[in-house]
Amino acid sequence: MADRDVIRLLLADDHPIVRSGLRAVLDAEPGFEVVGEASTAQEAVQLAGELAPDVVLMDLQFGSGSHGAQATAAITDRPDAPRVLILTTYDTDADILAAIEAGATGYLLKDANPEDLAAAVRTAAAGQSALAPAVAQRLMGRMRTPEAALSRRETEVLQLVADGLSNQQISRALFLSQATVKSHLVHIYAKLGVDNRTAAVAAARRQGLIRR
Amino acid sequence: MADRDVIRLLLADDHPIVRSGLRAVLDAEPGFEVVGEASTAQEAVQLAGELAPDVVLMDLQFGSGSHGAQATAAITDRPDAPRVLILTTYDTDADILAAIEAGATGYLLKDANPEDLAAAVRTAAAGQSALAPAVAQRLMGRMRTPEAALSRRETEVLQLVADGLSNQQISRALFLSQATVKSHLVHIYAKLGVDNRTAAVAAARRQGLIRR
DNA sequence: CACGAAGTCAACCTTTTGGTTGACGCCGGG
DNA sequence: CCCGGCGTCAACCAAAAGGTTGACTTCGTG
Repeated sequence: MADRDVIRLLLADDHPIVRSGLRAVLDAEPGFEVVGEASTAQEAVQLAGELAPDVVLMDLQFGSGSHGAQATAAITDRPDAPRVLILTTYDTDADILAAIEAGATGYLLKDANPEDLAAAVRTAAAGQSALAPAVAQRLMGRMRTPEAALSRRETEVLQLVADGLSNQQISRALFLSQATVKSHLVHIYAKLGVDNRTAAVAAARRQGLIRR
Repeated sequence: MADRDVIRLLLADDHPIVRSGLRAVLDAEPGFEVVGEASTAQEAVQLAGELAPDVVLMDLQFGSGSHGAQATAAITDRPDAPRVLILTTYDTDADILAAIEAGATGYLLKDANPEDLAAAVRTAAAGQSALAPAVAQRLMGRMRTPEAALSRRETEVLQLVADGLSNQQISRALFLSQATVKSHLVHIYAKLGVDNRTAAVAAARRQGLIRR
């Protein structure tokens, strides 16, 4: 798909100002053509099919909760799909992993300068992965210390803790005994290197292990 | 300061892409002239003095922690200061109040479309306040139910709770006795209608009373 | 100036959480 | 097939947090 002389781009971001900025930056770059803009995740999926761009520049958080990661999965799921390059302000582990699992070719942060952005788009168009240094570092760290990964059930419990529920409320919500909830919590504390629930929530939030 | 035929603008945002977008959107609008760009809060204060713009478009969160609110205060502190229009993605109560206290003339969210943005700049240049609907709503809500308003000290304590500190750690961090910390917490719980610290953090986060 | 809100602290008691040990069944990979 | 991780639960004790009462100071506003 990089056989053409021009790289065709689709911009997907809910902020009009950011779309204008991307268009201004990328149109100034030779060899790029912005063929469309999407302001919602749904629109991005639709336009990716209709316009057949080479690269989709995708924001992760579209206002009001819809997720760029799901849109990414929908786009990359099809045969002959465009490359998806994530462009977002957040760099939590959960976001990065979700995007990569969804089939994203690269992951950039919005503080990237125009040159880096253009270079990443070219890299992505050629089918190679493009990661911002901070993102690459996070991934390396994750590889090095995989013990921070919580199990499914643990994440479930911790999310309820973050929502402000007591152990008793959690036990009722998940049909468990309080003993089991406490057991999960002890494991969570050990994995996160903390010793109380609020610190666990703070740490998990920092590392992007739970929904913010 | 709106005596001239052209409104002179200074853009302050750490994201090159956003600056490009703002420049593209505002240059297209008649009667606007972008006279400078700042990528840090310090630079914004400096350029606001040197360039004497009519309006400064200011992001609140510059990467690595420096605060746009402080820069706003520094800018509006001088005689014959430009109007400062906050342009940010966040809309927590704490942010909004801090910005307004710092002397900001308006508060916009980055999902604003170009027309709204241009209108807000004109309003600000004329010296009138310009608030995004969501922001105005928050302020109104704050007026209507002031009982949910935490005092400065309470907010400070709650932020440390959200960071995962125990009462003892908080007492040391703020040079208080644990009794005082507990006293603050009791008041916080009452105001937020909860009965434990994690629920308080969750509620405060929902209501935008603390930094996320 | 008087009042209330905010901030500080103490003492006391109850409830919740944290920490440990041990146990049982299930499942998947070596 | 056996071991380890996961998920479940119990009992127990120690520590932290929650709740109440009361008291003192400061500070801004009416």
